[in-house]
Amino acid sequence: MIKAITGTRDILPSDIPKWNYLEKIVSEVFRNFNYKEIRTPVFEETSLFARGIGEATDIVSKEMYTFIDRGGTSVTLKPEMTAGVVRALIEHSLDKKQSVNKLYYVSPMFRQERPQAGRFRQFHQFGAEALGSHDPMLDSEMIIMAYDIINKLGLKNLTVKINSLGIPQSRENYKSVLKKFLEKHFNSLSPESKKRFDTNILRIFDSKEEQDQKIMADAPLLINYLDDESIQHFEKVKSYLSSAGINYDVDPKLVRGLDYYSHTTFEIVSGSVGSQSSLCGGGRYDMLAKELGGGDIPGVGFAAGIERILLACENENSLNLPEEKIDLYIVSLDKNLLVETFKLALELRRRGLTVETDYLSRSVKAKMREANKYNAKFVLMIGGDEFQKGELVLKNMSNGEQHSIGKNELENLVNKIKGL
RNA sequence: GUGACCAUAGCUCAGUUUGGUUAGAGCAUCUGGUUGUGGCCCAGAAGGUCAUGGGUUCAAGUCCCAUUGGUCACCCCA
Repeated sequence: MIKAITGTRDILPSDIPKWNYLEKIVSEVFRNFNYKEIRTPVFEETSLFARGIGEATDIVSKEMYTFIDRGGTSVTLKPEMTAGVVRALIEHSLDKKQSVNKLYYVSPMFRQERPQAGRFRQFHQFGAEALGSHDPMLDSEMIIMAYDIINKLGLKNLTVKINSLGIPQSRENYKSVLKKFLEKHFNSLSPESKKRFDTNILRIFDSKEEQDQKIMADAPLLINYLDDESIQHFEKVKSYLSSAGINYDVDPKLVRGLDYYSHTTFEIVSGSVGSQSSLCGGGRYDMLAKELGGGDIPGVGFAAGIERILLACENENSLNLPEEKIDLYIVSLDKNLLVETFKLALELRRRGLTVETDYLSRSVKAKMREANKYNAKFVLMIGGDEFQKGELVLKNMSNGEQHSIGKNELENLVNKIKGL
């Protein structure tokens, strides 16, 4: 039997209602904040991600789905959306048509990691990017939108974590301070962290190794080495969040794995999922557009994992989805009336009702059982004496009452059901 | 990429410890419980090469090995 590729899943009809529900909330919230949807290709030239995300990052160095196409071009299935959105913005000069571009997306992403709870190789994110302004109001807006969406899905048990990485210069200054500090403890670091000492020293803060955490507890913090401008920016972000009534934890150790971040970084973490508890992450990336050959266009954005959010919703049982119902099930009482049944179903469907009927020539009892299984609001029976008199039998499935109606009363019936 | 655990019906699982007739249950599916009527209930049916391949044994769903797949965790991230 051929099965879905490791780390990919089918979203079956029974899963769709919760996806639709989430997507509806996502588009509503983004519309309220006046973000416009953008859709970029599923694959891009590999160099876009290598340059945009950073060669040294885990995503680029070991997680990308990269292949050579028949034209000899190295292409990669998108592992995240920001690089593609910024590429599209530059390519179509959106920044010149409008000074601030506020964009959102919902899209599959691809990373070749070992699957586990809340992690897949094809997964889905929604997210937003605001380009063209340094205003800390936008940093806050990102966190608030993400929080509002997650909140509207009924999730509790959330923590908003924020940090500032400052501007590149202050970060470089800090790195040399941190390097000096860690040199003294180098031999006590875990093997992984020894590697990170050279590749990405800030990430040692993320280590879960006890020996590393012990050392880092006393390490100098970036937040104490920020320049005045970065501090100002961070303070404004925090005050906007407070004014929005959002509780947050400043986590000086929140370093994220993408190279392009500067100033604000944030995450929303859930206590209701497994080990992969980060529902959403983002930050400011003022240097990225330039890095990709565009103008000096500052940006800030976030991405949220749909599978992870839905997993949290299931674990908290937070979604109150309405029962799936159909409007009408048509039961034919007479094998000779199949064409009439077909036409009746068609007419009612074209008038806007959700109508089902039997395709297996089953008994009336079996048809009624199926009508019940579909949660039909009404059953319309066609055949017998009533049909001879030009009438149909209408049964209300919630109270069991039934009566005859004339064929010319269908318009009333449609309006009545639509009005329910 | 590393590690641990798991694999019996469409789904959830008994049965494996202590090997022994035709491998069970619940749910789901289908049919029926008198002419043309659902839910609840009742009766019945269908559905399994016990993941695959090898080994031990008189005998393997059960013990051993390998392979494949899955789950969870690490790394890292949504």
